[in-house]
Amino acid sequence: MVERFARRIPEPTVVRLPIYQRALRELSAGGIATVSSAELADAAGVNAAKVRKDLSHLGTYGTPGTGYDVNFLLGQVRHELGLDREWQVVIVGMGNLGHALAHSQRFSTQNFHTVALFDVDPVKVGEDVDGIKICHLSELSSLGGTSRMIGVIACPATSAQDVCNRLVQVGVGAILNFAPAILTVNSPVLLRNVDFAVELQTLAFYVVHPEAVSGPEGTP
Amino acid sequence: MVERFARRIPEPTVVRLPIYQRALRELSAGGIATVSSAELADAAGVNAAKVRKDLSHLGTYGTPGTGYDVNFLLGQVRHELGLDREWQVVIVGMGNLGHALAHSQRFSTQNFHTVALFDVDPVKVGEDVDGIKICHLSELSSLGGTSRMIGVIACPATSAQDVCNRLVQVGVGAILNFAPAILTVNSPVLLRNVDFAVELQTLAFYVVHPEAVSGPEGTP
DNA sequence: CATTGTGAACGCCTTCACAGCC
DNA sequence: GGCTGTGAAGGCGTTCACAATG
Repeated sequence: MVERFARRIPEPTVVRLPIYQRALRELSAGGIATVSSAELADAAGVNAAKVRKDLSHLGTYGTPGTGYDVNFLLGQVRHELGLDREWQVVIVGMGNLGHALAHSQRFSTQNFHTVALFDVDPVKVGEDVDGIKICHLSELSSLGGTSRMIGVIACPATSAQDVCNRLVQVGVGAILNFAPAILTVNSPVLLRNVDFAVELQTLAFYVVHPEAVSGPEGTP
Repeated sequence: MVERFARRIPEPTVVRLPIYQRALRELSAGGIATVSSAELADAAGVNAAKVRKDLSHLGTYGTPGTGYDVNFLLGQVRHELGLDREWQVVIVGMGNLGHALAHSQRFSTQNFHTVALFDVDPVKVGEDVDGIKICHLSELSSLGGTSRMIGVIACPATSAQDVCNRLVQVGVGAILNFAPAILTVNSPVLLRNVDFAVELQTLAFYVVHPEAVSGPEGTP
């Protein structure tokens, strides 16, 4: 197989790949062998043109007149996302959110393995969560980080930058931040933010400004 | 005050407003009276041109040579986001995530009031969370919904669409979905999704494809 | 004949750069 | 002099529409 040279995949496409992946998994589990771009689009909540353009960035995997082979395409998408490799997840901050994440990761996607949990609260340290003991944050530095280790920040905003620095120090490849704070990382460590308050306030804006809503399937 | 006619605010700008709002709150709490676009940009993790363009969509609130009055701008942003009104939040699915959300909302932004919690688990029904009793999902329909009520879906993906339908039925103005599922709403109800698996897999993609990373402040 | 892959057109956000103002 | 507001330029993703294909 000839690996094409450095095809650039637009970020919006990258963000949709996990959604296609899930849709394809469901189709596959349902015994569906083939999908058209229109069907996949429907399952993913986008339009067909977008699906075809997105998938064309990965390669030429479709068959005109027929569609895409579900299992084959699923494999390609999973490979592109790196899901055919093992990933380690460490969570810092074991409040309710930390617990929720520790559970949900096992659910949503295999190949993401929670390997360590940290907190500063002496009451929580030592607690066993699905077979993993919560350690004190000070023990984080003794963890051997790799680029395929992802750090999850689920602590209060006030300590988020400190935790972030520690994770970078350890050598994680990426950080997923749930704390409502703008973090800075110098190194090549990747950072993504998930912010509940932002989502809630964004919804509030559109409720207050209904005329600003851009209908996905609005009347033209 | 003359309300300008239907200025359209781009969605990327809308999503940044909550971030500016938080940055401004912190500046205000720190006793800072004035900010330049460069300083606000720094606090929000974007560039100065974007801040100025974003704020110009709200109105002409800056003073050349000086910057923006922190408290005044904060008030304008909060008004635009509808944060000077009261919002009600109902959460369906009181696992760890539901609990985490029930807590975090009080923290991050005032004027969002959690008013009801629901679950189907008989063990959880009746439990008291910060003074609010968890009710059975079947009682959801007896709730009087308004457009300023936001429904939060924190239940498993399998029941997410059902819960979504019930929330629409009740008459909420918007829905924030944390379940890994593509939901459909017919009515003018707003919908936003937050998906941990998508975030994790997106990070994984960029770890596997470092050349695809678009550095925010990369070397030109 | 149904459906893909894609060049081209379109629209929109970002960035630039500077006139204007304090 | 410092900084805002904005028209213009540039870049990028989405959508269109159709030739190509099994």
